[in-house]
Order: sequence, then C-alpha cells, then structure tokens
Amino acid sequence: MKIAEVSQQYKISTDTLRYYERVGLIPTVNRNGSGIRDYNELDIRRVEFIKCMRSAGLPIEVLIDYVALVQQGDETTNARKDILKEQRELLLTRMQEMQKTLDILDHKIEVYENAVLKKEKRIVQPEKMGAK
Amino acid sequence: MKIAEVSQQYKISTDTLRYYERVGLIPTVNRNGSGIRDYNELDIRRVEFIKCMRSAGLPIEVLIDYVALVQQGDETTNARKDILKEQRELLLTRMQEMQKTLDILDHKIEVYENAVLKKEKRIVQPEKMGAK
DNA sequence: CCTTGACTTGGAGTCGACTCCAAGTGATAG
DNA sequence: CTATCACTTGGAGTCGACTCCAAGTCAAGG
Repeated sequence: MKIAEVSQQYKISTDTLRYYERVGLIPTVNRNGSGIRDYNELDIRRVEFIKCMRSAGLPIEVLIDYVALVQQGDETTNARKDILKEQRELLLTRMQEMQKTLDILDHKIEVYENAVLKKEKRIVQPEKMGAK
Repeated sequence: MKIAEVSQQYKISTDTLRYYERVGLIPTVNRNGSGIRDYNELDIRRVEFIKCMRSAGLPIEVLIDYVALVQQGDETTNARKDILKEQRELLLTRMQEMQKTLDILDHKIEVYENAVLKKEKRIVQPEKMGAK
C-alpha cells in the first residue's frame, strides 16, 4: 500500500505519515525497488493505533517510547504496560474534566434557551409583562 | 485580589493571566492607584470559566469571540448560544473518541496483564508447560 | 525523448498556547 | 536613602505537532 492510499484511507496527510516515520513513531516502512514506501499490514495497524492514540491526545513522545519498546521485543512488556496504565489514568482524568465542562456548557445553553423563550413570550403576549 | 493570589488560587501562572487579558479573553482588569491589577468578583468568575473551558480544550479564539459577545450585551445571546452549542458538540465528539481510545487501552492493558500471568505460571509450575 | 505526476529527501516555516525576559515603577523595611 | 520585592509593560522565545517547500528521482503516456 502506497503512502497516498494510506493517507486517504486513514485521513492522515502524507506529510504527517512521513513525519511519524522520521520521529520513530512508525518503524521504517519498506521501500520498493525505486525507493517508494510500501506499507504492509503491520505498518497499517501501527498507523491505526497511532491515529487512535493521537486522537485522544496522547503525546507523540510517549508513543515514540512505547513503539521503541515494542521493537525491543518480549522483555519490555512490563514497561509497556506501565506506560499504557499511566496514559490510561491521564486520559481518564482529562475525560472527567471534559465531563465537568460539558455539564457547565449544557447548563449555560439551557439558561440561554430559557432567556430566549422568555423574550419570545414577551413579544407574543406583551400583556403579561411585569408579571412575576 | 491581586494577580499573585488569583494565580495561586486557580493554579494559572501570572504570565498566562496577563496573556489572557491582552488577547481579550478577560476584559481589562481594573488597576489600583499604582497600576496594579485588582481582580473583582466578575473577573474571578471569568478566570474560572476560562480555566474550565480551556481544560476541556476549547480554543482560545472561540473563547475570545464568546467573551466579546458577552461584552456587547443582551443582543448577542443567540450568537453566544450558538457558539456554546457548537463547542458542546465538538467536545462530545472528542469525548467519544477518547472513550474508544480508553477501551483500547484497557484491552491492551488486560492483554499485557494476562501475558505476565502466564509467564509467572510457567515459572511457578513449569511442569504445566505445553498444556493447551 | 519529453512531460507529467506521484513519489523521495532534508530542512524550514507555521500555529496555538503559552512562557520568559528586560527594563521600569512604586510601596515598604532597614 | 537605598535595597527588596511584587508588580508593570512590550516583545521575544519555546514547545508540540505538524505542514510546507525545493530539488531531485522514477515510471508511464504521448
């Protein structure tokens, strides 16, 4: 699979794909005879994984460390697990923060909605103005 | 309330507080006789609001637009509501992405945990090796 | 044979959001 | 009176994560 196809399929720019490769996020992809990248299934799975992790805000650096450990083989499973556990906690915390913000947004939107309703009432039934 | 106190109380650096003010995120805070910021209750509420929204990833620019509308008075409630609604949707989408990622992390962590367990079993009861 | 177009590389530029810095002011303590 | 300290300003620098660019290579079509 060539870079343009991967880019299209996963909605990641070719620049970003190459960038991920040069910083070590995707271990060097094989080139065909004329030097052109040919993503294999493993590469694709990595792209998918990275995309998912990045979409949740995991920092590139952490992911670089993680895939480096994967490259080092079975001895590193514990270290990898620790990284994932830590990131899991951070992610959960961020999600809780976001839930709080969501609640506040919902509350504010409701207040605005009510304000608009009241305003419309005043226009439709102006005789009720001044009523508590 | 002086800037250092606000900074301490809300864990936002004084630099960031001043930065928020100059980009128009917090409408100009009053100064005392000798030019020093004195945050009033409204300012504080704004700081709190900004902190909350920023912690959920709402972009500074959007917040600038929003507080500008607030400054313009009652005519802008609808526009403000629209901004909040849009950001609410974006936030929800991000949270759903994160939930997916969280699930995958949990799954991977479990897999690693099982791998470690199996390894330990092999050490504790080596006679069971090869059993399906 | 020449052009087109998708690819290659290394390096520079951009963007959002801070963060740091130098130079200056003003109140208080010694 | 001077030193300290928290503050002020405008502007420059940094960081993470891309994003863009110039110059070059190669295969295929006309």
